[in-house]
Amino acid sequence: MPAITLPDGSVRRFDAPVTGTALAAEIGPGLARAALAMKRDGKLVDLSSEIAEDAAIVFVTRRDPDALSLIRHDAAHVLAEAVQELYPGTQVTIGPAIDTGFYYDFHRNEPFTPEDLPAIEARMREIVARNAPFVRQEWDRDAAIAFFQARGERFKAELIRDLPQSETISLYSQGAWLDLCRGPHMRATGDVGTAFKLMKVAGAYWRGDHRNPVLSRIYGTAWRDQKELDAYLHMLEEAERRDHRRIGREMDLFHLQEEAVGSIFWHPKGWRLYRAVESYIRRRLDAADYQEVRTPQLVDRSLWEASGHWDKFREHMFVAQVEDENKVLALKPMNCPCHVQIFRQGVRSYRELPLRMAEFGACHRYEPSGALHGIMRVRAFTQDDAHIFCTEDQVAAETARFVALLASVYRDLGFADFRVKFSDRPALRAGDDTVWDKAEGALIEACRLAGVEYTTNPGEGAFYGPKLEFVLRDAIGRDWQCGTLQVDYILPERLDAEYVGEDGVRHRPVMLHRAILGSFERFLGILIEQHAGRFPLWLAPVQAAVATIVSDADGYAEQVAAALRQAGLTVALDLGREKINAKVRAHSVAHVPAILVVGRKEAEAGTVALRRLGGEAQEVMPLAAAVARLAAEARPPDFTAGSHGLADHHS
RNA sequence: GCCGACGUAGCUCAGUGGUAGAGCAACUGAUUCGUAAUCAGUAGGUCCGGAGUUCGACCCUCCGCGUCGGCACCA
Repeated sequence: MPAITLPDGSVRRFDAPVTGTALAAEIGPGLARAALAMKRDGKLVDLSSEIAEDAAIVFVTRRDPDALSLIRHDAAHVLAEAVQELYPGTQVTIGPAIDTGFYYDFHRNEPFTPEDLPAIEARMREIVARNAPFVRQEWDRDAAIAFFQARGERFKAELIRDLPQSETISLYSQGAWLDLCRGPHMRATGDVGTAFKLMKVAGAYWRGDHRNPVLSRIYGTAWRDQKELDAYLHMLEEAERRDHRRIGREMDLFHLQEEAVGSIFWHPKGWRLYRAVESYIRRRLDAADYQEVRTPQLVDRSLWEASGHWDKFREHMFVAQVEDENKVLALKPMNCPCHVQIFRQGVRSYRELPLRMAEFGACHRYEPSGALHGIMRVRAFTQDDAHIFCTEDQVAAETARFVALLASVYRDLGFADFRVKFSDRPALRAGDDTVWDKAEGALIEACRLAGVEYTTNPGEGAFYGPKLEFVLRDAIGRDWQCGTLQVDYILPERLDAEYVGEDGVRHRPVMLHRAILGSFERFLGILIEQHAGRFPLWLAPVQAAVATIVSDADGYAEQVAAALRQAGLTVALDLGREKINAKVRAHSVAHVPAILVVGRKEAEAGTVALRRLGGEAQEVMPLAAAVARLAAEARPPDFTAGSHGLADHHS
């Protein structure tokens, strides 16, 4: 005898179980037409399912954001049906909804190619037009396994076999087509609508394991209506325009070439950007009581054996040998073992802790070729690395301190939003469980202290300790780990770091591995995409352009440029003979934040016409005023008004 | 590393089994002009590399390398 509470608070009572379909019909014909599914006590279920007990019901219509995942999941089923109609013998596996759409993984001897997509998409539209109802069936486990086995669907059979015994085995049919699926679905294939598009094909391992067969994955995107689809496609085009590889070329920041795969050739303008960020970080670290060091690039194998890296990561290390010596050296893949060597010089006292040792450490890692991506994932990179040697009691406070510093740096560089992930012990690890218990506990406690919200990544920690990862997002929505904080009880033990405590006895310090940017290369890639190349003045590689209208103003333009340079700005002087329109366009396209136009009037009056990138207005003002304004704006955000140190940042 | 696609001028891209093309950029000349492209001309190519098929290969085949999109990896 269900009593059903609706969103408006009203309650409807029924003498017998009632389906969502019937309930919607009773409320009104409009709702009956619009309802795609419903939420029963907050859980999304089929509209056709029966409500037998008291429940709160909310109907989901196309306007509801929840409709997106339903549309996408249903679209995946439609895709699978289309593929099996067109390519008999193809096996289905799984096909979930994702952030921007859906995909389906198929097993087929011939992988799909992009040329196959139009035909598949056309068939999908036919299936949507058929508007076949989704019908849920519950099956006996063995019968379901036998059914899929008999159809040659060995992946589906394996999936069912691995489902927990408690799980109900449900299948959904749409017309003649049938698939294992937990549900829920909408009413019929027609509810998918027409705002979808197949995007790309890709290879993917069965169950995400590289030892398994490669499946052929088809990605699609699906939205509630054409307007949303168009907006998404437009967003992708915009994102392509801000791709750091494109902007890097257009703004002449860097290049990559075959002879140095995974290493970057930084051009003068790109290096200026790099140095602006590096100088900024260096100042922030100085201010936060870090001590900068510099350690060797090539280090003997014995140190890597002692640290444990040789065992676990040898195949990812670049190894160097010389003919005369019987030694094996490795280019350092990370800085920590070297920092411990500095810590170990002399006898350390507890009074020195926490000791924060920083390095802009140039590291090399032999990354798998398929992982390389522009300047975001390279084989030669520089970390804004530091290791904090501290006592166990100091871990939480140091973590909180670090998170505050990181948040402030991210804010200054234009990243208000970032996400935090907590990764705990991996299967392959050093150290026993009591140590891991302690390390994980300390990190969790530190997060609580610092007020950091995080999601958990089970089993994703480093081999020597758990970690926090600070994740930023690129132009097309891919996540990249930038900052990190890792608690390490293992390395101090392995490399025998110790300090003398208040009690006069030797103790092991705890090491916190931490980075804010992560690698400069990756971070600059994200920074370029974040700003689409239109950097704030303090980061812009060329901060101002001085452009003349007539050649009579050349002499004055040189004075203007000199005055700007005197104030520490990087200036492009444009005395070319093109029209001012062409000059303004050229510097705008080059993303120069300030364009100072001078003609006869300005030369006579000692003024400049200042135009800001992206704006259409010009402001005529005395030269000194323009210089003062731009110089002030070019001051890095960590400089308070009247602060010294301009010499440092414009070097 | 795996699956797929791609690789032609500095950049963006056409192109055909029979002498390699455009726009922009560059360079030269003319133009002195008031805020997102002035006009004309010139130059520019190991068509990613290697092998093969062919009378003849930028094009077809094979092998490499690189890039791109995913997957896997990311101390």
